[in-house]
Amino acid sequence: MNGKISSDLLRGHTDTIVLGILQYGDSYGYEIYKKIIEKSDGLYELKEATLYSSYRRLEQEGNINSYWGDETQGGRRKYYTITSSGEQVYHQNKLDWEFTKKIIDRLL
Amino acid sequence: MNGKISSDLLRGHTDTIVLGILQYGDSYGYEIYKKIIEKSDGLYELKEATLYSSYRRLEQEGNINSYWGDETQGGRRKYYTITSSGEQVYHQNKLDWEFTKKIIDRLL
DNA sequence: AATATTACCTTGACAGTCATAGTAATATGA
DNA sequence: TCATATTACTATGACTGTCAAGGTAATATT
Repeated sequence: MNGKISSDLLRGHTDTIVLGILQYGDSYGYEIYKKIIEKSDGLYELKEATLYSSYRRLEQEGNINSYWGDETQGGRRKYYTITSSGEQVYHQNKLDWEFTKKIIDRLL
Repeated sequence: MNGKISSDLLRGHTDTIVLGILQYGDSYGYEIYKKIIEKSDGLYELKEATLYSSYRRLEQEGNINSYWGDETQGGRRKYYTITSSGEQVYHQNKLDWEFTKKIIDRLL
């Protein structure tokens, strides 16, 4: 795990990655954490602490909302929903990423 | 300038960018600063303070060496040379970047 | 009965970036 | 000539995202 990717190279993408997952439907903290590992074929892990601070940030900025699941048994789950402003941010961030890629390629 | 690229998206690339420039020959601090703006067609500027901390880091790690130019007139210039370990780091970082790009593309 | 997994969360340290500020020389333009 | 811009270097302190470390508590597995 984390073979080659230093966290600095991923910095700034965490929120976008989370929003990208929530675009396909509500999810809860731990599940998002697992999905990121899965989506990267186990090549990258975003640490839980990093994600929880991302959730906090995204919620404060109005890009996601949260609600508690109605699990009558088992651990309670806090679900997150993407808001419409979150969707806009997501698409803008993807554009920014395409742009950034080109600049870095030119600079390296 | 800096239209779309947040510094977080570039974080971690500064040293590699500097090494990339020094690969083509010695250069001095201010010139490297200018070359980065030029290479990105004015779309990105790495701040001087950021670069000088990169130079310090790279020199401490043995990836570059420095010497004062022999300008008899005009501002003194501190030139930097890439070392062989710096060249290795540069190539490795480029590989890491190619890898990182793929992971991010998959995650976004 | 013991351990692993799920699921949440907090705190404090670390490191790269940058705003701000400063020094000092040369070049340019009114 | 005088003022301003540019070249060229550097230091300091704040900000922010990431993560190591630690914690709680329930369920599932061996």
